[in-house]
Amino acid sequence: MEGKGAQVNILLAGKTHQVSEGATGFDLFELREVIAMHVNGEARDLSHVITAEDQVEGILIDSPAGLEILRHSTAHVMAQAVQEMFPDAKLGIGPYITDGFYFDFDVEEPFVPEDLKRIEKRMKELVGKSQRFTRVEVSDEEAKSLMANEPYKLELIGLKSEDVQEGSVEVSSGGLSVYENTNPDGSFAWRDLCRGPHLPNTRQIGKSFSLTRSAAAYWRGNENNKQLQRIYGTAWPTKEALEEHLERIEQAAKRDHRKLGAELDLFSFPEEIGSGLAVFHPKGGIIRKVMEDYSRAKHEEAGYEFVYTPHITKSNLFEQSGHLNWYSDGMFPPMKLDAEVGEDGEVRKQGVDYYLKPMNCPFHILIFKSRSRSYRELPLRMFEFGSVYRYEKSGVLHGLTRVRGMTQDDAHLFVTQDQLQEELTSVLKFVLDLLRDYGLNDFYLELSTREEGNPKFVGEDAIWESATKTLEQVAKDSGLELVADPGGAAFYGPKISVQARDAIGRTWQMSTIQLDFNLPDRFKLEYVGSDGGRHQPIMIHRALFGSIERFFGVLTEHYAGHFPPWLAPVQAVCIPVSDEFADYLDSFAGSLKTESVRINVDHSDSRMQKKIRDHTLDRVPFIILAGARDVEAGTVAFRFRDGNQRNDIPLEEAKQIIRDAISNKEQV
RNA sequence: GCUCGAUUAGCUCAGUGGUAGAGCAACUGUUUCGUAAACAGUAGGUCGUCGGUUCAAGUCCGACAUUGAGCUCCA
Repeated sequence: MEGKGAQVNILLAGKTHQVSEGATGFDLFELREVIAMHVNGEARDLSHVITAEDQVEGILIDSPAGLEILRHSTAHVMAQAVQEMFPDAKLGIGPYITDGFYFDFDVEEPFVPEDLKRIEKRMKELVGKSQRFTRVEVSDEEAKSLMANEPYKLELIGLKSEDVQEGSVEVSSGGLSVYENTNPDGSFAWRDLCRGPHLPNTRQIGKSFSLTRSAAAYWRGNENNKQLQRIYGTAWPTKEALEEHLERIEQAAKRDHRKLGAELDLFSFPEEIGSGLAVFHPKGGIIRKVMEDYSRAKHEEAGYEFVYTPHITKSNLFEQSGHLNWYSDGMFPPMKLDAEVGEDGEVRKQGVDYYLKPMNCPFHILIFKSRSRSYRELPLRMFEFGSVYRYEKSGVLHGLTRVRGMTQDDAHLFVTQDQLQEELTSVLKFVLDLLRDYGLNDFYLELSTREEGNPKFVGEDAIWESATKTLEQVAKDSGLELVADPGGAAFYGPKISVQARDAIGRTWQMSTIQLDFNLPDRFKLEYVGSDGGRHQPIMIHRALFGSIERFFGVLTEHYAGHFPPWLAPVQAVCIPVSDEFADYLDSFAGSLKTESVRINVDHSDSRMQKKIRDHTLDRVPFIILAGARDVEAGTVAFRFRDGNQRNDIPLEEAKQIIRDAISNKEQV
């Protein structure tokens, strides 16, 4: 770093360095893996000129920031390839995303899989050409003239950053910039409006990328806009990293609850019944029953009262609750009853509309209202496994996690203002403890609050403020990570939702604890206070599983079908080494059956090895074998799902191992 | 709801306009076996539904249903 001219001091990776005036990242970093740099916290190209007192850190290609740049640059190369091969394609946006990137194009004909292969091939050629990414800072006018043939880019230039969503890769709050790809001979290859930064050279993209799928996407995410054709891809610094990524996807596909649901005979969606309406088969039924039984027992302990309400109601109820105003799109259309119309078209008898319920709250409210309530009854906690039906749009249905008919483990809590904090604290603890019992133990909380000044949110400012503060306090006290979700509240109140991470790190919204300032008002709920006056209770909506169906699907994927013994449909299968030892196992299994252990003996005439294979594929937690040796010694042998064995276990000890695993909710 | 794709035996899949196939599962026999697939045989299908093109349709076209990926939505 000796130089001509003046020297300036900079802070490189925290240490003071002297560099020549006008030095760039290329002068600072010799490592090939450094592909960009942070300058005073901002990601910059290596070609960026450093000035005095700058704080500079290199960005490695396999760091989170480096991967984003790699993927974004790969997206540029893809767009270049697409525009070469489809000259009429107009550019949408092309950002990096988790594990990859996409780019949107306005084209006459949607892309087909063969197109993707051809584009990928052309991309590899472009990577081999060693094109340089060159940043050009431009004025609005220059940008408009450079992007004159790109109507969507012109729209973005017009918008600038104020209206563009956060994380935009096209425009930033500063000036505009354009990135040009130039060939080694200096000739121009391609350009895009882009804030950068980029890799120095396309060669650094390497070969470890892949185009994965194409799909339509609305321009700027608005369904009233035109649909553009989006191509998704994934990109990694090394071949190994790409292969690991593909392996992760394969593993995730193997534990897909829809696949496991069929393989393990848990549930199905018969076409005859209709989209999004599941039936649970006997084996899925056992799991569900155990889940429900345990939940009921816990609710009983925690002071909940059990209520039951019907699945349909006259329209009046949902008119009063307001659902028909703001939720009718999500409701099945009404059943029209009792109307009588004469042949002349004259209405002789006014009919009544009945609706399937999309929510349980109004029903519970009617129970609250069935008589006058005293403050002494509060908090009043009503619990129900309530089946609700929602007319979800056909395109959003997804296995058990997005259905049209579901059962919520729904509770509504009616509390006084004074009780709110304590009740919320205990509800959150209750929810987390129960989720842990089901084997989920990696959580974070999301606090959804109101957007200031948006008129859609009902209720007095003071109530919102104090309730939000209370929720936040409760969330903080839990000690869990708390993520803010400003503007994400329902119009009727703020909420905490529990996000759980499953065994392979995906997050699922599970429980919600939601305050409601709207329904108590609409239904004029009141209780008599100690002062003899009438007061309005605060209402808390609370679901723990979200829906049983959804929770079932999440648990299936979390365990990859290897349910712990307490949940497993079949807890143990006994396999005699040959038929003559079946009686011995019958008596072993028989005594556990009297204790309600779900155990049976495989009497089929398959070979022992075949039986082991079948029950292993069925993910039975305990496989128990016995042959001549065991009969003689009064023992059995365990074979576990992972192939491990424990041989020569005395009968009583074997029984205790099984009992303990079930009652302690252990995984085996 | 929108875009693109898929739908053949219980399951996984082959079948590119001319006589519907395989493996597994099921069933029947034989086999009785010490830790992930014994052997043989039998049965099983209006090729999602309806309509069209054609001498002829699982195959080409259209609508609908179901489903997959993505978008939008998810109070």
